[in-house]
Amino acid sequence: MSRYTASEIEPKWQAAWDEAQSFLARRDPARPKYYVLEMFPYPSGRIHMGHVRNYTMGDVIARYKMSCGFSVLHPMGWDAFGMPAENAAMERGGHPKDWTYGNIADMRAQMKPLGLSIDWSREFATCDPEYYGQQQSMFIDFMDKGLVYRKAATVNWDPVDMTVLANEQVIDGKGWRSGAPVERRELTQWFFKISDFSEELLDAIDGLDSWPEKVKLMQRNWIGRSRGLQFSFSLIDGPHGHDRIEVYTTRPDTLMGASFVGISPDHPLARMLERENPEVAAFNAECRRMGTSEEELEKAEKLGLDTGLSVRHPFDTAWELPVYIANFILMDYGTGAIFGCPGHDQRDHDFCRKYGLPIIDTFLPLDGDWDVQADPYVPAKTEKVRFTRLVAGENVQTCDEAVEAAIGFCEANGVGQGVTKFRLRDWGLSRQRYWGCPIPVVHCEVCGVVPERKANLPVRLPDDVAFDKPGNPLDRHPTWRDVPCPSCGKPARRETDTMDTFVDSSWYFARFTAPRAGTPTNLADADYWMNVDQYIGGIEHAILHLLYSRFFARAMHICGHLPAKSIEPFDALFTQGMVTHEIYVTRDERDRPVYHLPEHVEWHESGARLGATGEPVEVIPSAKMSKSKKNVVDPENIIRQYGADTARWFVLSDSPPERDVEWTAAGAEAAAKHLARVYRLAAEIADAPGEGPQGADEDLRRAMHRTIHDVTMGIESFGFNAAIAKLYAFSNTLAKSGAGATAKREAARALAQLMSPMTPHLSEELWHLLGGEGLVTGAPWPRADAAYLVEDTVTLPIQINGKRRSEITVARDLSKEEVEKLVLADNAVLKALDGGAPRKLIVVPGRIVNVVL
RNA sequence: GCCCGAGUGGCGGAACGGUAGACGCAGCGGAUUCAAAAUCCGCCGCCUUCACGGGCGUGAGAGUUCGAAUCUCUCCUCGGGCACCA
Repeated sequence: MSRYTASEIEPKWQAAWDEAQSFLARRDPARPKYYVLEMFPYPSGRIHMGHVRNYTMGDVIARYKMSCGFSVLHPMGWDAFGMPAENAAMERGGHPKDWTYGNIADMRAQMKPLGLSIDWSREFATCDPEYYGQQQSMFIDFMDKGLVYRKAATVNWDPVDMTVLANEQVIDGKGWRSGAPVERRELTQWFFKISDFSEELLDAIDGLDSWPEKVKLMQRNWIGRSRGLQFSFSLIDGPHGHDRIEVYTTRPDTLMGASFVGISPDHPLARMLERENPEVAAFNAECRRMGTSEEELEKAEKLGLDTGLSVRHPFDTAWELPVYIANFILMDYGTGAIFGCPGHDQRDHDFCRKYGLPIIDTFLPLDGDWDVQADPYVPAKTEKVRFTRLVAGENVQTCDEAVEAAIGFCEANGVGQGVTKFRLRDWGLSRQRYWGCPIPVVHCEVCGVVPERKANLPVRLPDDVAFDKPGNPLDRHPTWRDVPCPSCGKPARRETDTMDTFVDSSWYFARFTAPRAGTPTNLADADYWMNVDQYIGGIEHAILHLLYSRFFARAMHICGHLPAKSIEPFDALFTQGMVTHEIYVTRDERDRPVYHLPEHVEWHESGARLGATGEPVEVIPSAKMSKSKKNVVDPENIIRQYGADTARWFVLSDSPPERDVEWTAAGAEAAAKHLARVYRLAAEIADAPGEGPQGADEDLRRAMHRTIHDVTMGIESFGFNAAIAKLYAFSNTLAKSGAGATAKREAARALAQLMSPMTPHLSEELWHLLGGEGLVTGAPWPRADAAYLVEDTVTLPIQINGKRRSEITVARDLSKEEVEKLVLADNAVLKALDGGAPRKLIVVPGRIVNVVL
């Protein structure tokens, strides 16, 4: 009997699939379609286990749906623009384009041996001019529809390198290369008007039935609809015509506890003051040394500067509040001004303690004492509280009610207005970088901002650029930059900003439906293939990528590039966990960590040691595989060692797909052993002659149909690990079965087929061995016969006071009364009752019995 | 700091509010072998008991329920996101 040799079997069947064009997506109106998509990779150069996991999951779905008779679209492409290519060019020389396309070729070569059911004829990279040219065309369409505009926005500015930095490139407030303290700077930038869609994007979340609740919740919170009060404080002796400070608050119920008014260092009033007051100028400059991220802002020590100005409280003109400039208020949020209520907010409490401002309560717990001087009292909004200082309304009991009452009161008295606001801000898409999609507009002194003519698209990135200096080489490229105005023909300047790479990934799924079309999409193809039936990717994209894509689908529909049904482009979403690995570290002479690849570590009884030197190795618990920690396993090596099916089987088997999976050598070894065992088992069955004993046939059939049912449900519900556990159990049953040869052969064939989405190569081999017709790929999925799924008897556990104490086996459809009789006659129950009667007897038919004493 | 998750044996994990620990790994015992590898069979949460059995157990604490790993609240730890990483 031959052995299972992945290195021979896998290429053989991959060639067979190619030959049969098994994965070519065909628009077939006669069949239902299924579009399965995994988030496309960034071409870093190496695939990692996270990719293997992601694409294997998609592949299981794609192959399963194929077998269910769907016309399946399962494409692959490359999210190819972005910073790393420019960084590589700066560090190692060369061109971002060469680096990127080289990486794509490498990664494609690493991916092919996995045997994924991908239609490679649709492959593209977002840095292909054919792709980004269509993106530019859509940008112009968006301009026509008023979905794009320009405004000033804040960026991280490296004053030494004279370049804009990404948040990632700001480390401890300093530029990652220059080490210079970063400054905030205002630039005029392009924006998508995603905020026009705030309400719609929020409300439409309710219809996303097959999205994880957690993702929907995160998106809802991100869009952040709030009801609040818009009003203004009047300035006392406001300088230079500044007579009021506009504020929006979601907590007007706490207005009677106001202690100060805070404004952003970039607030017009603050900017005016800094021109006259060196102290203000110094403070504002200090504030601007912080990065732009909300995280940094919120974590930084809260600082304020008393401007010396005061405002009047809107309800009591005698009540004056000081005006502070505060470093934690960003001009981009709301009005760039807040009022502080230290009695009911931790941040304001800290601030007032620090600057000696009064702390006033406006409500307290219903019962008991609370000293707001020591700690702010922050109840849940629906919690009933005892009001001490009410803006309005005697009958309010909760903060929610008080907010509405306060808004009503303010509107009635002309102090302010109730408004609904959204947290979602417009999407700034300008990037001051080379390796991105050029924004297709020209700046003309006469005509202003003019879109490029569509006939001139794509606006190609120039190839002759150098990365010896920091900054955007497009700015320094006169022959590319200087062009005639598309409108008047006079000398003008091309926009040198490129687009955020999130733009590229916001519509690639639509492009896959017609990847070579001369327009962004082809409506007939989009109409057939859209929507994505199942989208699979990392939870880290739960907000931005998915929200931007939802916006883009709407914008594309407005411009006629997608049908109305596709404004929600992803019908179902699954967010998978990461692949992790232990980290191995030794220390150098200065006690700095030195990381080691798992393949360089050996295990001895004394623990882990370096294979080369025998030096003991410290083992740090599993974390996301990353190059810097060297806790990576190269899929290429794993495939070479065990084969693709083993890698696929393992990444699916041990952990639920939404959770992180830890890669262990032992786990991979176990997967390989099991597949070899299944092969031996099937080969033995294939060789067995004639009919054997038939007494056990029915038991095996029963197990087979149960397994068909369980595995099918498992795949449908992304319970791959549970499905695989059932497959283990079934192969054990099959190995021990005393059934006849025909029944065993039937069972083995079902096993091969049920495994085929996970281990397609092995399954093809077994299918062939067991006399299956043609390829198992695409062969009709087995159906569970319901007659085999029902059991005649059930075993009911008997609980006494909620603890399992006994059990009875009864006919499945025995009446409740009969069950009760049998339970009361049970020895353990009789003993527990000790002659008395139970207080309560709960019978859950078919499940459990509970006797309450 | 804010938003969202996760936490179950030595390990990965299973479990429509209904027998906690399926399945796998590791470990232990046995078969086979001159021996080993490979393979096959059996045991395997913790404490207690010769045994039958009993007690305890799903990050901690409370609550709802006849019954909670599962629902609610508070807390702890870890992970994801926070708008220029992709």
